[in-house]
Amino acid sequence: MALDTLASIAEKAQCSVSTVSRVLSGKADRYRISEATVARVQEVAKLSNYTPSLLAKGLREGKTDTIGLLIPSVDDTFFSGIASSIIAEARNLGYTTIVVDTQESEENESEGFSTLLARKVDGILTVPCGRETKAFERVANADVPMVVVDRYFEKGARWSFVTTDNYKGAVMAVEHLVANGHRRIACIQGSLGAMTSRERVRGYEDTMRRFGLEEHIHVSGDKFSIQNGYAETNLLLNGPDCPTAIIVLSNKILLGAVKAITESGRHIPDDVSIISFDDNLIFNYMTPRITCIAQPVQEISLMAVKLLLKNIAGEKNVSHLFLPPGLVVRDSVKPV
Amino acid sequence: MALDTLASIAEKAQCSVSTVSRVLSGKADRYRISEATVARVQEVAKLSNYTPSLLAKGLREGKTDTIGLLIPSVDDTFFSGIASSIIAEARNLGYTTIVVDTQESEENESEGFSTLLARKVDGILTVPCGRETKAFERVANADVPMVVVDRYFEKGARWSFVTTDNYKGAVMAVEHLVANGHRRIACIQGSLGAMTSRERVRGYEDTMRRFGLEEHIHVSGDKFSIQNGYAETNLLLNGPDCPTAIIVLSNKILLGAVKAITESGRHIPDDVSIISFDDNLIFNYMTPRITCIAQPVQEISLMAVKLLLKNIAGEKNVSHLFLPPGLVVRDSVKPV
DNA sequence: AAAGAATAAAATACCGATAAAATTAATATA
DNA sequence: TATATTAATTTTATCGGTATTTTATTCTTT
Repeated sequence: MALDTLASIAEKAQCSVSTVSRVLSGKADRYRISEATVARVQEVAKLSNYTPSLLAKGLREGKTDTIGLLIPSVDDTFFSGIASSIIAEARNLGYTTIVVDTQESEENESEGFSTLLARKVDGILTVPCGRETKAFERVANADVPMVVVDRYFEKGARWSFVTTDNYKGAVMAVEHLVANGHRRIACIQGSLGAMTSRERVRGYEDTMRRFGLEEHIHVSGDKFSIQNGYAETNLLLNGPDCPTAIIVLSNKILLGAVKAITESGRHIPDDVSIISFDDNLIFNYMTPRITCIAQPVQEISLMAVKLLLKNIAGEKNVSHLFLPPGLVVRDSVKPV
Repeated sequence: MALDTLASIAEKAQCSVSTVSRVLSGKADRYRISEATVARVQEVAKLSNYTPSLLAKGLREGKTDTIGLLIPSVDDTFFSGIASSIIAEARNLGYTTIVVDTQESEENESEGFSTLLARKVDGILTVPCGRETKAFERVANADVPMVVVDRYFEKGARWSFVTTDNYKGAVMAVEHLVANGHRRIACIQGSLGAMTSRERVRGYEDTMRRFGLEEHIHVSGDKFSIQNGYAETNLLLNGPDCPTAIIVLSNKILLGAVKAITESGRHIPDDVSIISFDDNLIFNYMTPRITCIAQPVQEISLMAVKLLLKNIAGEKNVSHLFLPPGLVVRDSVKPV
């Protein structure tokens, strides 16, 4: 069964296409369509299975009520949380979201931008997976509004961005551990390239220094991955300066760290205290429950959508928002 | 900067729109465009920031190379795993995916169908959140191919579906527990309405009966939620027939069950063995590691996309696939 | 009653792409 | 040389909507 169109309805209702268009898009009054005609058209429309083509509408109107979301991986709880909130919020505001999962690959990201541009999305939200590549240039050239989420760029003054105040999060983590008497505190970072990681490391280093803990143990991981967390933790545990507490910079690194600690026969928090970034549903169900620095996922998503829609509406000035994280105290940190 | 179109390029290259169209869509040979013209057009196109409008293309060609994915919640690891695989596979095959998160609400689901239909997706993959509502009728009327994933309908012969062999999964779970000497085995189910849940319960009951375990303890939960798992487990633990083993029918129910058991001062698996449905990254990092019936998420996703593309290509007959689950033995089941 | 205003609806143009039909120019064949 | 072929490209129609312009009536108003 072929779908109805304005034309097929117009034929059945014995009137012109434009009349049908006006009636069905609620502009009958403005164009003073007679009550009789309105009734007739609506009657016919109800019986038909008419679904307006947003392709045609979008082509004609130059907007699609659609936004694109480029995200590194919907399979990571942190990102799926962001995706979920963004999709919901966009829907609330009348926008459909096209999700592109870049799988942390710049190539996929670049392709993703092309797809979104070609689909004429009204705006783009992106969690960049790496550097500010040429693909970003294309978005700028296409004059499509964009807001960067979570990760951002050094010189990223071109677009608004919304992120956690990662520096402050790290400060809070160190302060919490110091307040619990820890002095030998290590830090396992994620992607070296990611600004989020760099800011956290900076917060960690500054705060260690502030407390006169110059002997801070800074282990360089290279990825926000379980494997990385596992490997780096093993190095720490077997090294000369085994710490009493570890700050891990993501929920994935945490899982690897926990595995390494458990396998070494040590116990959290009795032998090693641990504090993670990113809250996670399951942190409540691990033994012990994991203390962490929670990112304001919901707020980030809401603000990102809000800023994007402002840009779509024509607003030109960019905002750089750092939203405050929260310390969630559970059972993985113990006083020494 | 306004985007280039075929027209703007045609002007610069001093030729007609159709010539440009042919060159840029790689049909120069077929329409024997001269080498000189091809070169000229490509030169101009390279310098411009042309992105073809998929709206126009879609409108004209009657296809959009886009599929829709309706899913209950990208924030649930099981579903986000499915979403992730589907998005990746669709992309491999040249399709873009529009994800609609229904948040387990039939209203959102219905709206989602409308959006997808209006956007003229070539096909739809859906994990239904409830009953076969009128919204499904609309999809059928619109003659848009659809494949149902994971959950399916009783009389669902209309569409192909791909799901885990949930019955078999439950059988495997009971057999594993019986092999470990358990006889007092309880089962906490999820949504009563979901076919997946019903099949698992059926598998559980049949197998209990087969082993002569008539005294099976069947607890009715009503949702695939942590809260449900927690509440029902508490009832079980405090009831007269406290089981030695529990089968929980989803990863969320598991988290609630673990919390309840731990809070009651009992230990897994010493006091109670537990086996879950759905494998989950974190099952490896809980204490103890959780034994489970793993669904073939990747295979389900691949087959679903494959079937959908076949339907899009014109294939009419429907397939009903039940893919085999796997038993993942970890540490949460102990012989009695 | 005739000119002007208001009402109701239809006709047309357009968005940007593709496909089919038409046109022109160059070349081959009878 | 007249005619048929082939090559190279342009013109036109179309997809399904919305916005603008035009047309045909009916109602005022002096």
